[in-house]
Amino acid sequence: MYTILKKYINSRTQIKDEEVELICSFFKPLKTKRNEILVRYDEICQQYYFVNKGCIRLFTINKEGIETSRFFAFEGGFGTALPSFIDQQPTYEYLQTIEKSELLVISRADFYHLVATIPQFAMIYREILELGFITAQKRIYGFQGFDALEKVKWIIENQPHFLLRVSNKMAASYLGISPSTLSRIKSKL
Amino acid sequence: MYTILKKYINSRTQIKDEEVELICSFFKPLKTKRNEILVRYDEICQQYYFVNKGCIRLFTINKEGIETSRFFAFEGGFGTALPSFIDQQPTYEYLQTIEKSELLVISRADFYHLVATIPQFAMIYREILELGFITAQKRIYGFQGFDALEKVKWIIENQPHFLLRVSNKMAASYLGISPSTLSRIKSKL
DNA sequence: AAAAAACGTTGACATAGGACAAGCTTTTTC
DNA sequence: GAAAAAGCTTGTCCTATGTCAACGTTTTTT
Repeated sequence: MYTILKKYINSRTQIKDEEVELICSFFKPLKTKRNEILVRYDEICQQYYFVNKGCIRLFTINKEGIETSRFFAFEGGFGTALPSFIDQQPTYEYLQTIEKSELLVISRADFYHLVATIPQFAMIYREILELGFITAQKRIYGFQGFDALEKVKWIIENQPHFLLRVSNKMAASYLGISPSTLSRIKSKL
Repeated sequence: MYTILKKYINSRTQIKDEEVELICSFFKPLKTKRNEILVRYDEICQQYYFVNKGCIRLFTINKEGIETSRFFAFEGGFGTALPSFIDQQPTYEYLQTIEKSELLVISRADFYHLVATIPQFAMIYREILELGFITAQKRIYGFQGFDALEKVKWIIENQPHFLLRVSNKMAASYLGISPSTLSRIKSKL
């Protein structure tokens, strides 16, 4: 159950086995179904999630009912509604597992406890933030001024498995184009 | 010269004056002209900048010669080509002061030295990353699926001074719309 | 202070891509 | 495993917004 998480930690920092065990002891397993909602629009996010198996998605729905997907985490990735998790404001978004999934969940209190007491964990968190920031930045550049075809090429380049893994509809909502347009582009390679 | 930076630090953490002085001692003043380039496209970013006065902008130019602005930092803000600063890859963007500015500059080595040795500084850096991440996320939601009018309203809501401070052209390149469109929208309130 | 360059605004026109709908396929439900 | 629901693809049509150009204004240069 914890092997992927342990591998994740050990691959990022030099750390004693006891500390890894201690860290893992705060993560509780959670099995979810396809399309299960973990955090709702007006809730405040109190958990951090590690994906052992499956996939989680962050998305919002605007007043016209249109979904926008912001983030996906697959096996071996961390994810949560981070702005809400940090600031303890309502998420204004949804966190869901889009497939039957196995997650490891840590509470916000425990998470920050680990950040405060285990320097290696603080470093891992810092790297998550740095990486998240870089990814978000790339996404802004990757989308600004790109037409639909360029966006699709960009995602194939930067996240090769993405289009194979998520539905046409969700992929389109991540790229900021309509499902029809994505479908048309894919049919032309 | 260092008063704004000191205020910035003290407003974010409990810290001894000697440590604040120590931190400041690593920041060197730098005066720049309007439109001065600090970091070029193929360079690797080795500095972090604090804006004492003026404004810095991060932008890139695509193959058609179109500028995209990614980030602005005004008085009292930190800024750099963070992805490059973190990963030591070429920036693939430009960092410039768009007005005559006074900056405080710290080298990457000194910056990470402070992160490693002064926990409060590490915390400030973590908050910068968290905030940067949140801002980037909001921007993604703020732009995905919004039409031009909604983008302009969004920026007025979220960064009220923005349109007053930067040129029409740069604002448009930040919002991902053409200068003509921005101009037309502004004329209709 | 004059000349040149850059910028902002506005009009006319063109077009990428969204909306909607129909038909087909896949997935889910009972 | 049949029925229902959801998703994918593709056609037609339409609109928001980009492009280009002209003109006036502001800024920069010398």
